[in-house]
Amino acid sequence: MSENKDFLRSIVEEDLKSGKFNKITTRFPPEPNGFPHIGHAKSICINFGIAEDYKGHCNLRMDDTNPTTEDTKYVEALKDAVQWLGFNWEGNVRFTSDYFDQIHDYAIALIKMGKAYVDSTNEEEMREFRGTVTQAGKRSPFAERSIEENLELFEKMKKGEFKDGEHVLRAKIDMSAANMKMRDPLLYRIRHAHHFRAGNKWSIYPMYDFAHCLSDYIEGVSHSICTLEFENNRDIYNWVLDTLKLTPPRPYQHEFARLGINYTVMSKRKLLELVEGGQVSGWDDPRLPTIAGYKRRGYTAESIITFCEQIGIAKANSMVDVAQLEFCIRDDLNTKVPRVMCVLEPLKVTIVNYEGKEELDASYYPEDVPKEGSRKLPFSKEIYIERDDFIETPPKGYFRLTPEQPVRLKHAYIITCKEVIKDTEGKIIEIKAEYNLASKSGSDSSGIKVKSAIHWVEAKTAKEVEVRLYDRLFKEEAPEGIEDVNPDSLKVIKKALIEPAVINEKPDERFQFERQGYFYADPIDYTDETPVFNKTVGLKDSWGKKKKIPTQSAPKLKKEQIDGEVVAMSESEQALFDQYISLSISYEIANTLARDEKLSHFYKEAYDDFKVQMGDIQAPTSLANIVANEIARELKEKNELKCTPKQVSELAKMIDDKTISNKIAKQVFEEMLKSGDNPAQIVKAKGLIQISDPSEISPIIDEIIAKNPENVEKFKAGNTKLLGFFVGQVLKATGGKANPQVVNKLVAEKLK
RNA sequence: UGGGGUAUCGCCAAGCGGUAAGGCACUAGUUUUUGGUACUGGUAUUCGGGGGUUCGAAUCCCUCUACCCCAUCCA
Repeated sequence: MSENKDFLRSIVEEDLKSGKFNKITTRFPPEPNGFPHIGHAKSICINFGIAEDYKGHCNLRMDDTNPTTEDTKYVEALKDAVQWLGFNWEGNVRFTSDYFDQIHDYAIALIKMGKAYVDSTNEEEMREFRGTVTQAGKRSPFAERSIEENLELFEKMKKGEFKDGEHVLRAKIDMSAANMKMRDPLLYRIRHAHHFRAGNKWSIYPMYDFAHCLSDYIEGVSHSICTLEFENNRDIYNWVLDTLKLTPPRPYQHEFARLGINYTVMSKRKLLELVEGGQVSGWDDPRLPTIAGYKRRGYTAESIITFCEQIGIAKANSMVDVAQLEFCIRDDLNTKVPRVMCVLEPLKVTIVNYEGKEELDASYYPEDVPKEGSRKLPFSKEIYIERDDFIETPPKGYFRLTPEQPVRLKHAYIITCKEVIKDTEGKIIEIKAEYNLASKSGSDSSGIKVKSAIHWVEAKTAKEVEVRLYDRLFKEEAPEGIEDVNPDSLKVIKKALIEPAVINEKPDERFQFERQGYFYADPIDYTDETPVFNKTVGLKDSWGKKKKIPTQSAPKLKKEQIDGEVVAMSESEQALFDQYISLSISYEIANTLARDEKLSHFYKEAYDDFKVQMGDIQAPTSLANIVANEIARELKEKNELKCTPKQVSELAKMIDDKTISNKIAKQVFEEMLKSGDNPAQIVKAKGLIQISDPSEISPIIDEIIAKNPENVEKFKAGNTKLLGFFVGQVLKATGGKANPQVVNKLVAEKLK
């Protein structure tokens, strides 16, 4: 595994190390209501990948709590996707619906604890009662029902005695919670619907927030990994598991950013729209980012996994460039597939000085691909080349055939254009050319230099095939909807010409059509009468790129930042601020202290002590700095502090009387936080007295300089940033005790 | 607007107080019977902005800004 692991793996490793878990269990929990796409692939790679890496296991669980949208055909597609990617789930495929009984029992338990109630307000009213993001909600009057009544009502809900929507079961949490998700979330709703697995057994179904955490718990999941939009749901996740007081261990939820790719859409809703709207031919349309689509387009599972590894895992919403995906599939196929020749837009070439026919030996693989295999290539006086491999009046830098410029026919001879034949409209319909007998591939003695070799097929033996050229489905980088669909995303060439071996010998199902791209024999429409090939991805085309007018993008200016208003200080804050300033505390520090009640309070106590010890002569700037920086951090992270204001005052005193440096003070402070000991004790116990004597520091510097000749070199060459490196090394060597100012000075002198 | 997140190159992304990793894209060159591949080099004096702490800050503190998520009986 790479040393730079993602944040999820870091969490897993910490949990393993701390003993929070000694076995890792993850799960991939899709809802079977749509076809999996590459975003699912990312999740699959994460969940199954982490399980593999840490010798745990991963479950495949269908999160089937909504009978109205889910279907077994999606279950199959999901299973297929996981398998195709090469992962194995632990045991059988799991279903949330398998746990309905248990989940129901947990609901009863909550009711009995007085933590859940049956609410009978209608949907609209419930929405009103929920409040808004800025206003607290109010609790439904039904929340006051007795436990017995709740139990009875819930039982009746289960028995199907009510209509859809008449009642719901809700958790009793907090209608004024800042997190909207915690305003008495729904646990169960009535739904008289046929469930594709549970049949008609249930007329109530658990909501995601209730079912998911419990399913994770039931399966013994340790790390419940989901996407960012569930961050707010984590509070319910924890609430349910904690409130139920389940026997440990329990799972914990962690979120990562979902995958976005430009020029495509990833939401199930939009995908469904395309499929149902007929913009594409189905869930497996090769233009779709679905697993089925990539599969049919010719992508390999390996390439998709590599892609998922390359893009990383983080928490920042991001949009990955399709070029990255395309690189992965090209890179994978490059070393795997045979090269063959196929002419998409044929232009007839008659080689006037060639008579008869022959068969040429041609390797399927170029020199740099370590694979064996070859085929026979028929050759005669009538061939076809690609239409844009000939130009009568070529632009500068054109390497292919022109009236003046000969070209090699790949694996065959060099030809020279002798005559251009056009139809009445001026369109070129044929080239008359001459070949050079001595230029035969492999035994060229002609001495002719050509700028390039082009692909071709022999006219009589070539096979007609259908080729489907796919381009990005959307013309916009961040498409909104079907109005952004690229009208040219599919181009079908009905009569492309391919060399016969591809059809007769079928050496593979994926090919590189030389100079054009990678193609895949369509697994569904391909027949011997009409072979069909899908373009997986084009080759990189630096000529095609060059031809385009380089779009001169305006030099990017830095975005101007608007500074917002700072809230004015209250009167008391202002008074404190003024007082701090009078003690020569800097503006910023005074500002920080004055505005935070906890900090100003802490500071006051510390200063009272400081004043007693040092009198009014010493300005309390060190003290104020520590409180505004260090104490502020600690107060932010934890709510409790192990060190007292008096101790901090002592620490400041030691800095002021130069007993210790700021660097040491940080170490001491860390220790104070941990042990609660007095700073003087810590300094004494650890011998943290500052070393300022140059004669003591000097030899250490010499040693470090001797150990890092390259960096000395770089420094002397002008990389002055390395001063920090050397100072850091010296400080490290002395356990932070060396006086940094002195070290800085000495290092600078020695390196001169 | 309350809460929860996130900001490091054109796109991803490491980095956790001591030299700004890596991949894609871009670019220049070498090799090449694919304008492919491979190889070699070039691409952030700077980490959303501004302050502060420190000998030293992308990393710690304060503050501002921008973007994403949350008010489905969806997941």
